[in-house]
Amino acid sequence: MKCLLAFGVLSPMSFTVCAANRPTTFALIDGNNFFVSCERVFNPYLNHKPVIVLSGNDGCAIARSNEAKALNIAMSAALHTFSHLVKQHDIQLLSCNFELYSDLSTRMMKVLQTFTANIDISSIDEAFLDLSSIPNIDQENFAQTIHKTIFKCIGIPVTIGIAPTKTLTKIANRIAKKTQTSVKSIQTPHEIESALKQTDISAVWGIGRALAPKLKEIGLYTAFDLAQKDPRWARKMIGIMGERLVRELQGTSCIAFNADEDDKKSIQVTRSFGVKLTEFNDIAEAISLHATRLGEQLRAKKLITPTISVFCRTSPFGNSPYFKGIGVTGFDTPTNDTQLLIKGAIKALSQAYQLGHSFQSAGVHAMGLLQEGQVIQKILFTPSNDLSSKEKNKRSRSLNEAIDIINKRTGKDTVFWASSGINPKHVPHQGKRSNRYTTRWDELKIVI
DNA sequence: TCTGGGGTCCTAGGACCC
DNA sequence: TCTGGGGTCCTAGGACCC
Repeated sequence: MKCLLAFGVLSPMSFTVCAANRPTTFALIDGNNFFVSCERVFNPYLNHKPVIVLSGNDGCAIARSNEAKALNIAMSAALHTFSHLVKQHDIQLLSCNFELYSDLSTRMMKVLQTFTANIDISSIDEAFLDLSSIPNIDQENFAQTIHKTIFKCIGIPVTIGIAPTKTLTKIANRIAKKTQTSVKSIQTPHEIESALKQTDISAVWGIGRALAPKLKEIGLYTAFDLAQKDPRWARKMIGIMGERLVRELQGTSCIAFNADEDDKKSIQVTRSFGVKLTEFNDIAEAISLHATRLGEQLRAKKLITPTISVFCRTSPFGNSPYFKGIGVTGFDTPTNDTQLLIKGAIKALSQAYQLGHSFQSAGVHAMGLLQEGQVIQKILFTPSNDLSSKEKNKRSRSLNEAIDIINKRTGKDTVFWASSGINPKHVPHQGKRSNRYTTRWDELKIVI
């Protein structure tokens, strides 16, 4: 049971607080150095070595093994800032392989779903379970079983934090990772106090690089210091997020648990180019490909978009001044038809593009997404009911479906739109990518 | 030479209405 | 000379997360 506590007049000023008469317990299951662990599943040579997974254009570190972290290589560090360490410490560099990571993530979540339906998947490598909804279990044993089962079935090591609120499970999880234990439960007041005292304020979920220094300035150095504050004070100082955070640290669950919810509000597809681009046509090929990916994602989730926005930008790190151009195109009827998305995106790009810049990346963005069913109603009530446009819609839908099926069976871009280019210049560097072992027949692991 | 990509939520401020 | 006030909606931008 949930009750709504309103702390203001407007709806954004309120949030749900679980009723005090039902104590909550959540578990946070988090894949250890997830992308690195995915790589190690298929390449044991990487075990016990410093491993770094690089971003889209092999530009910076997006995942690090514990051995790489021990070398003080920071998250998001640019490769050129630590390239001198690579040879010295035999660091294994890998281009990112999201197809592999998301497939292993899906498998991991499916294993979790065999334990309970009350699961809230919050990112590619982590999910919350509502343990208080599962009767008669020993929670720590239950978590140990989950840990063993995921490792046995998927090969990914996970860490599990157990606590009365989501924010506290994050803290429990962090301590477990630090102490290299697989399960950490913090539930008694003593356990919670001790955990809060050893957590730096900057490590609290929801406190980032802007807020942490401000809080330290007024003498709040640990999670425990913040938990001593009155929620109303936090509301004044930090806003609604601050109040929620303090209550969560004090043991009152305030962050919604979204089991079975998949209500995506926006989708974006963004890539850095392999080389800097100046010509409109070269950037248009990239935008065309991004719009194609957007269409695939929208159709897979049975969503449609009323608009498409496009950006192209120069590098924020270069010597020349930073430039970012933005353009938007609206559709008469919300759509997920790739042909229309590409046309709209190219039109938007002509607003965003400016001659004379060296562009470094570009992307497309769809917002205000609707379910496909919602457009059928719109079409019914649109005055233009002529057969030719209906027939056109039907034919486009069949074409998109056919392309999706072929590309799913025989590999991405077996059939592609000519506007995306035959030999496009925008393709990012991905020289060190491992095979997509679980999603491509021709990239299966060969065991001799 | 070389610096990611995909999300969510909140807030401030402008436009607009009566 | 004096030039309202309250509400809603939308959007851009900030902050945060992984």
